[in-house]
Amino acid sequence: MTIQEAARRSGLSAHTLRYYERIGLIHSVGRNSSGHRDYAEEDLRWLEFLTRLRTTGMPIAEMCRYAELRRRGPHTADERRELLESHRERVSSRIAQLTQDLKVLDYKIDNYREGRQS
Amino acid sequence: MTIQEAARRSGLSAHTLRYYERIGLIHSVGRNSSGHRDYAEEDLRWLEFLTRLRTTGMPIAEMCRYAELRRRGPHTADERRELLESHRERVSSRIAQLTQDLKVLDYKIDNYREGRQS
DNA sequence: GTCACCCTTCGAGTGCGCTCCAAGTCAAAT
DNA sequence: ATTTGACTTGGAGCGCACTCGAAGGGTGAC
Repeated sequence: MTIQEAARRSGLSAHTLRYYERIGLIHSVGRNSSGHRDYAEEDLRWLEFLTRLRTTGMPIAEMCRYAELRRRGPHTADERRELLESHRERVSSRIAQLTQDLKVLDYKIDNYREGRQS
Repeated sequence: MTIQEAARRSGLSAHTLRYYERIGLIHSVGRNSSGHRDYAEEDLRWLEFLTRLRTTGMPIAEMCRYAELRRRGPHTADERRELLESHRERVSSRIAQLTQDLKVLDYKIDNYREGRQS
């Protein structure tokens, strides 16, 4: 599929797709006879996972590290798992923190609702 | 209290405190006889709240808007409440999204633990 | 008094994650 | 044959939220 289709389906811009490829996040997207990118379904699944890492706050550099491990083959599986586990902890803490913050916001809003300046 | 003390207690850097004041997030911190900033307890409470807005992802521009409404006085309370309510929704959605993402991460990690490449 | 040190302002610089531009290629439509 | 439009690359630019540097001033210890 073309870069525009891949952009539409992944929710990323074509600019971003090229950028991701340039920095090594996506490896060797196929090209058609005229040198244009030709994305496969597997590329889209990988993009979807990358996007999930991004939206959960993983820095690009760390995503690159994960991508590189993946390219190196099955013997890097332990290292990849560890990377995901430590990210998992970050996400989990973030949820806990946001839940706390939400309570404070609710308290503030309640004060406003009851006409107390806060 | 000095800017260094305020920095230590707020967890922000002295640079950031000056920056926040410059862009109008903090209004008129007192000065001592030599022109140095002299933070009051109330400033710290305000900084704590600002920090909570920041860590929950409110853009600086919106925080400035809130700060300005606050300076304008009690008749802006409704508008401030609305601003907080809409932010509250953002935070709430973010928590829901992260909770979803956490499940996917757990699924991935489980796959790795059971030796499936994923 | 002079040294060290923290403060002041203003403006420039940084890092991240894109986002866009210029110059050129290619394929299909007219 | 030419126009249109999407694609290619490499590199420059941008927005955000800081972060730092330069130049100068005040205060306290020796």
